[in-house]
Amino acid sequence: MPEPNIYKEHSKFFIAVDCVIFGYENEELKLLLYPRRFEPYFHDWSLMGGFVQEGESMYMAARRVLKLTVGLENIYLEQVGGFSEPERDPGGRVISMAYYSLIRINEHDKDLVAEHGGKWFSISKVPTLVFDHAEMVENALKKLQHKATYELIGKDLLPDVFTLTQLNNLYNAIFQRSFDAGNFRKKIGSLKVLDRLATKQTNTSKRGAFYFRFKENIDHNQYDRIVKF
Amino acid sequence: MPEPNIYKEHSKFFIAVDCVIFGYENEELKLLLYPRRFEPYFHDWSLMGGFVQEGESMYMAARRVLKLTVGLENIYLEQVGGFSEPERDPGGRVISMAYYSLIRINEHDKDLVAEHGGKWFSISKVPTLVFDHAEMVENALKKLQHKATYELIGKDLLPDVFTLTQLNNLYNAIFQRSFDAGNFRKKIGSLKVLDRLATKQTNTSKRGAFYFRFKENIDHNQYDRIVKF
DNA sequence: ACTATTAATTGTTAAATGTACAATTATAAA
DNA sequence: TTTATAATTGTACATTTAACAATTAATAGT
Repeated sequence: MPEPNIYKEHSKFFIAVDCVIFGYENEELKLLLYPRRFEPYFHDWSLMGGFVQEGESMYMAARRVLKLTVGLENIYLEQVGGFSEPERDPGGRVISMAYYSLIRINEHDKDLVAEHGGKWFSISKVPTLVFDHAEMVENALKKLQHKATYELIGKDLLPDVFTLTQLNNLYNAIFQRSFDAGNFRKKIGSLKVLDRLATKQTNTSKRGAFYFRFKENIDHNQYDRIVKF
Repeated sequence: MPEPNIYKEHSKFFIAVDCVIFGYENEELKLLLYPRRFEPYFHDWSLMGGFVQEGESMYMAARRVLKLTVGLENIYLEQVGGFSEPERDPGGRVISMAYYSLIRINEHDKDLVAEHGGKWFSISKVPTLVFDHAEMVENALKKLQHKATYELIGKDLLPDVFTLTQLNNLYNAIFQRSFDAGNFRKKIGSLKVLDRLATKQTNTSKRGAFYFRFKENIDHNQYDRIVKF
């Protein structure tokens, strides 16, 4: 005999999503933060978040938050982890799911960000954050590094066309170390996931560097390891 | 001026945890499943789960569920991911966090498991599961494989002392492939995280295999890669 | 138009690691 | 004493990693 009515007798909770928004600019991995709009911790730096609504998944909520804060849809978004310590938010019992997203800084809605007081911080200079947001950022960065280890990333952070030096610098920024230029480009070449264009970038060097672009329809299955990590 | 009262106006949700319980026996990675006790999907195979209670974190809830279902405390437990599709549970709107745990099958409370109709399934013969539980298991296995790639596991699944062949078989079971015995033991040796005892296992071979044990207080930092994955 | 300059790119080499498989060893059982 | 066999060690070759040297293709200055 099935036990009836097992759902109703339990507690319900507010569910929030918090977005770790990564961008890349000036050879630095950056993070978009906002001054908190309410007490407690009014005006302290915080990830942008929002409450999950009826009939909405956490993923959908995160997409909604991103649309509202940076004006972008269809951007890369991945779950980081759930945070549920009872006292994590002194303002009330809220369970939060952290997501991280990758956006092209030059394509996002700067005015919208400015409206809410948003500011981009270098990943190496993140200020003190409210609640457990620092842990969310830390875990998100680890996830990003892991992803970058097993597949070539850049499509979501770089322009459509880019040089191998730019890609190298992106990897340097993500891993906070310097990958040898020669070895890096040989590894990238072996993956065969980029097409070299006929055009060159000419502003940074006299010789110029060929532009590359991600191939269409590459089975994004896991490659062999790209960097050792 | 801070915006007041921002929490109250939002929806609340039931929060559950579902436990992917892994064990190891007879050279097979196994999974503990239960017949669901209520409608919908009454009697179908399901992960053991429970609702998060007031003043309890999801992690604490998972520990509570494990104590109640296999009678064990202080076992390895790690978050897998959140599942929140609005229609995932036709019985009501429930957001669930999946956890996976590693237990020694011979140390768990078999009677307690039997009381609830629990049954161990080989990971290669998992039946159809309710809701999105199959996805939880899949993701949990991936997490376990990833963990086993970067650190030597076995402490939570094997007895205190074990042979390298047993450890080899555990890895074979986890990755569903066969690692070369010679190469495997050389890799394990290079990690220097096991102590070889003076005693031998004598039942499986005439020569006998030395028993090993995990060193105490090893800085469980990430080693180099153990298996290629 | 030549030359110096420099990022981009290619080449070289040694060490480390991975992989397959062969050879040896230690012991219980016949 | 011999046989059988899992446990263990050894060998040889391929692949990958890592550090760094060498070359190239333009530009900018003279």
